[in-house]
Amino acid sequence: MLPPGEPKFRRRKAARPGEIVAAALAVFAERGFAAARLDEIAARAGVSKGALYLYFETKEEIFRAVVDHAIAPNMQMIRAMVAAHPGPFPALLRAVGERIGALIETVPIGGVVKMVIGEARNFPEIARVWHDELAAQALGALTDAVRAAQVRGEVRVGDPRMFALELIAPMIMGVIWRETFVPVGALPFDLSALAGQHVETMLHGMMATEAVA
Amino acid sequence: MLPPGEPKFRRRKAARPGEIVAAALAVFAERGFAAARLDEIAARAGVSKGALYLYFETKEEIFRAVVDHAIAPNMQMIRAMVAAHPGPFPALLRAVGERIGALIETVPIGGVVKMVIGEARNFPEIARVWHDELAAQALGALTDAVRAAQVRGEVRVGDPRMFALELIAPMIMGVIWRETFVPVGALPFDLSALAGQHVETMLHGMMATEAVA
DNA sequence: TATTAATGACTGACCGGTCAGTTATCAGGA
DNA sequence: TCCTGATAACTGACCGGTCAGTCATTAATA
Repeated sequence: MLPPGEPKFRRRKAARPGEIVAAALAVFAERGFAAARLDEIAARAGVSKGALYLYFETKEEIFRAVVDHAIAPNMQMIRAMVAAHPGPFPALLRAVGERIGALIETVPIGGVVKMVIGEARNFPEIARVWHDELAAQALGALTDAVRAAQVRGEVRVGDPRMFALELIAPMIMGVIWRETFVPVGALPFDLSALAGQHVETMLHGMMATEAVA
Repeated sequence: MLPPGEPKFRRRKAARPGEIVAAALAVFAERGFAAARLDEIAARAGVSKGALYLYFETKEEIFRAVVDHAIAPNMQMIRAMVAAHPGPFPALLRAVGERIGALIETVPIGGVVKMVIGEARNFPEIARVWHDELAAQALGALTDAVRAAQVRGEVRVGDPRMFALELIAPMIMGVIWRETFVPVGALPFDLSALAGQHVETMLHGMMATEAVA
């Protein structure tokens, strides 16, 4: 009864956590926290359900790991972009817009956004981490950039934090639209084009002079 | 053994469905579909769990009723606003902005938005209804208004559907921010002020001339 | 051979949905 | 006005399926 071919599993302690988190991201993003089945996560990660508990204590801890995992690289990217452009505001905005447009077309950020929005009440600690370490920082960085541009006289008067929200909101809404309505037949948006058009619209709308080009 | 005081329940067939839907809205908004308990909905509606099944077949049907209930008045409002302003674009935009700003400050629309986003994959029919009867229509109405203004030469060139998304996205994001992050300590936005500032920003950004005032 | 990664059948709690029984309400008769 | 059935709105204990989490056992590897 011993098939001499492939062994029925391999011992790969180092690789498992990453594979489990990746599988969990996909399942949580598709189903939400409560409707996600540990059996499905395990199956997609190529392990049994029991193996999950060698690396994580509870379902909630897996969820937390997924959220944490999704934060780090994004925060790094945002910091790098803002730091790379102390110069004139239009240049910063166009660079950020282009980068984000390309990013959201490829990275599965949408699933995580949905997850955090949908489960925020049930897991306030997760909402807090996501806010403190990503949302508030990204919004803060953009707010600072806007405020600096206002001081330089480039950007007209107005609440800089609201300007920051106005800048990023359509991109996030575009992602939410894609995740929520496109699967049921909605006309999709070209998110890169949306990012480009919105940056130009906002530049015309925010700049003190018409020296936008 | 018969206490002569208050009866332990009353027969109020006409009022029950509305009360159940209102209670369900609150619980679904707080917990999401899966984590919402029928016992809690029943308790908040002031009935027993069994009574729910006198008026609804399943939990999902209650969910559907909540979503349907939230759609009708909003759609009516949007239609009325766009119909009331065939005239110059800035006037329409300011009217819509003011109305929406006031509305989202008061109406519990946020919970429903979170619900739909969070449960779209698990209940595609609900996402479809929400899209077909609200999101697509609202976006379409705004798109038509933008396109008409472009034809009149008021609004610069650009994808009108993207302009429409750019217009409404910050308001929706403001609501999501309030529902998701403010409960864990985030700095809130003044949504009316946000609506006002965004309308002015977008007018400056979209209009062909600087004849905004 | 010793060690431990990995399995998967199992358990127990939880919750959507049911239904036999209870009680408010009211029409009609005295 | 007070009783008295008839009706159906309402209750809440219960059932059965589902699924997160456990653990005795098996198998890969050093």
